Amino acid sequence: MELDKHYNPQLVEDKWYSYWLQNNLFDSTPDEREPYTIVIPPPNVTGLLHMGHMLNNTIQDVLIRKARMEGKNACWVPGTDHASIATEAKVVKMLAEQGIKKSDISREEFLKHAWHWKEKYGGIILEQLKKLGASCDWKRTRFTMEEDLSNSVIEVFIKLYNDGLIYRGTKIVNWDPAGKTTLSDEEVIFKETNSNLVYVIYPFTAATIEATHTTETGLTLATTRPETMMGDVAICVHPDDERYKHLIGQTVLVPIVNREVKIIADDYIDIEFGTGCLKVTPAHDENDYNIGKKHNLEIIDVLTDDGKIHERAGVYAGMDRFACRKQIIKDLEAQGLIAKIEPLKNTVGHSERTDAVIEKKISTQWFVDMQQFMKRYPESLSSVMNDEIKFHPAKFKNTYKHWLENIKDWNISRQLWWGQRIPAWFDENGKFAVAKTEEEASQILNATSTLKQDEDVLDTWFSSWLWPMSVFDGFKEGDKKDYDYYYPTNDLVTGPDIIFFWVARMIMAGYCFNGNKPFSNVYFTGIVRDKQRRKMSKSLGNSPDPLDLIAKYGADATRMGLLLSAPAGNDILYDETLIEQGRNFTSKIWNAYLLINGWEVNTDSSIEASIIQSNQLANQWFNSKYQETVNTIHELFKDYRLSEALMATYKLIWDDFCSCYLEMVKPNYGSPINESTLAEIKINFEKILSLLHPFMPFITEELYHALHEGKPEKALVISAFPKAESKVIGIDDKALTIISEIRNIRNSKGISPKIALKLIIKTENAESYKAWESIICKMVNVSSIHYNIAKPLQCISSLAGTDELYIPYEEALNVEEDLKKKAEELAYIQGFLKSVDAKLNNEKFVANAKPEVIANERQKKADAEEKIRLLMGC
RNA sequence: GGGAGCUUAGCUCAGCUGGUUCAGAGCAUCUCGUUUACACCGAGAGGGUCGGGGGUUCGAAUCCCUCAGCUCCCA
Repeated sequence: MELDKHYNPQLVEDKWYSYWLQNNLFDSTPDEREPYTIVIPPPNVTGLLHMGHMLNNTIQDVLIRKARMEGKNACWVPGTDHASIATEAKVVKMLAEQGIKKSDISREEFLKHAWHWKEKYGGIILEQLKKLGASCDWKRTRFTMEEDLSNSVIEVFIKLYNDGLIYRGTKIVNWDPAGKTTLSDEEVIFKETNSNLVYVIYPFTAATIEATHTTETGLTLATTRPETMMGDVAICVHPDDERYKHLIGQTVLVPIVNREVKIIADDYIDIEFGTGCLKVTPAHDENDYNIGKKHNLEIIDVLTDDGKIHERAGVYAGMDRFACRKQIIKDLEAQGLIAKIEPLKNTVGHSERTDAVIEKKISTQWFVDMQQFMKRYPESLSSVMNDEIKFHPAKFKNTYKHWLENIKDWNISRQLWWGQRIPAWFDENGKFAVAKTEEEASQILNATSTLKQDEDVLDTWFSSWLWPMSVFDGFKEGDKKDYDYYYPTNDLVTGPDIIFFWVARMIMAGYCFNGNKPFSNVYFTGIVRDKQRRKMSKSLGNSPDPLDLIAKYGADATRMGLLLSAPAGNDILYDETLIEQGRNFTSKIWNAYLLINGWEVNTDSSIEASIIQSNQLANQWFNSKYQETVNTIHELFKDYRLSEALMATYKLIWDDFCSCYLEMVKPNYGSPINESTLAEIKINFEKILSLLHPFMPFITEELYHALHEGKPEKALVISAFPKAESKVIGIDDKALTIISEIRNIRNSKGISPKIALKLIIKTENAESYKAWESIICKMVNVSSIHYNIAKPLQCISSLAGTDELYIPYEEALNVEEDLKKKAEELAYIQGFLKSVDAKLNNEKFVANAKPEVIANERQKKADAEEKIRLLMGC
């Protein structure tokens, strides 16, 4: 088969990807084999492929390809997530660009636009995944908002409601003024912010001054949020605070609005913070809300849904909350009511999706009662703690446990249109029923007039938590063959940033709706960062486009570059040189093939028997190395140490296969290779390709076909992955140390590789060298080997283990340097011997150490003494 | 403020329940090398008192305490 001089990934990759698809090699249907299932973490329909996806999906592809080659029924289900808030924001923006306001169109019209948008852009990321070689069963592609999956969501909602696990309640929730929706606690990201702590004076009322005979003008309190003061309904102090005890029950005026409010006492107050006085604004702070409830205070919500001052406030109506903060400080200053302003570092909640500063807001929403849920499904936690579901790395078990033990109710309603609409129906009096259809709800309510469905949709995670079940139609009536076969899935690969959002909730859903875990292993990838450890981000412009990298280096190289730097759970510092390393590796393998492909072949009978014999030895040697490595690789895979498994494969191929094995069997220039040796080489080549295939699917498939003259029995993608063997046949390769020793001598003495050397070995054990003679001669240009003959006068001497090497050499040698080196070596070994002796002479060591440790020390002592004897004798 | 984790070669990381010359790997660096598959290459070399201090032990990168620095999660 003719091949290009240089490896061209583009041609090869597109060719084989289409081949795999055309032959349906990624498809899976239930059969009698053991299933191996991965569901993709569905990327947002708004997303474009970034480095994080690259890494994540490469890992999944490695796992699924290996499983497929191991004869399992491998099924990798792809799909996308409707990403309620992100998508709605995109669509709103697109409509705005067309001059359409969301508020001017109906829900149905909006959804039409949204679906249109999804059809157009929603599949891009999946197409991009194909470029990287993702071996998904594309026929199974699902979408969290398609009909069947939406039905599952509705059904689950109704079930949980009927089981008393979902309730409708009024409480303080997180409000995203940009997305104009509530968010769950998990969607709020706390960021450290430089704020101002403003000390505002609230003047005493005349009555208070009279009652207390105070000489002060008012009460000073500290706040970071002066713009909410129009919603103040009380001032709170600690009941034990001596400074204010006499003022409890008195009143002050809220500046600007001049509302009279009471001074109350509550031991919630932190006496140390600010002045020890708190302005109580129940509509805008959770703690204030609790105080308000306790003391029966009014609630004045002074903000609009988009974060502006509400008319209700009386002043500043329509002004943005942050502009108002500045203005109100100015106005208070003008009135002499600002005591001072201090800088303060505090943490402020931001929306995970829109990055807007979150407002706390009192609101009626739908919640999942998590306390109850955990009581009924304690496996959600125990399964992870007892490793029924294994986390890789295990350190995330702690995080998981802590979150579940402190879990709060899950706000699942969103004031959006893009998503599954909550199946709750209201009559005119506000009574509601939860049901699939208006009819059913009507029956439950005994309604006489038409009902109105809840306007809100459900949190996207309320659909993605069903993903491992819903993609197999686990909630659909009828055929459950897929569900029964593929669920529970095997591995989940995802980022630790969504451990609560998604991983935890899938586990909960698994136990709740199926009674079984959703997966057995969770592999947490790191975050892809740049060399300065900054996160990859659009705004920093430090993220390369993965498709550019694939175009430049090839998908195989890009996959390898990412994997090499990605031990499980560690952040990966992206560095283009790693991808270059991947590219160099593809090139190396390509050239290895070119080499063997270029050889002329002759029958065995026409080749010298000694050459054939040493080729057989080389073959045995390689196979021994190979099997050892295969075993290691299986161990590494078991522990999900993929980067190490790849490195082991890399070294096997580059060092053992290319640098050693091929050099051992390589015929002299211009000479042919014998048939049987070439056949063995090809078999070995095939083995390393199989081993490498999960990591580098394209070049391996290409060369596999090349090895089989384009007609393999079946494609590599579905061939067998090398198996671990309990017995590895060891080969005595002590002779190979001579090779590195002679190379060393040539290097240090500046002897060209072209000058043939004679070699004398002084050994009691010549047999272990004899079989390797022609390999040694070939690899380091030695013309003859003799055993145990007299040491020549002019010679270079050296040690290989405890055997002595003499190389007759007439040229002037740097004797001084030589002696120095020997002296250094001698000093080192003497030092070493001393430390060994110290151990052996230590009675406590001999008394306490394990026998094998002591035996080992004795052996070390004997070896060292022998070496010293030899070095002194030289 | 609470919790978890990390600190080993210039960089990124391995080193499991303390004991094989155990201080390692890859990359980077340096030296030498090219008509003989590959310079996207070959052969070789240098480089770390395992964050600081203390302790347990015959023996500590490994176990304990403490200090410093970094990261993440939660409030």
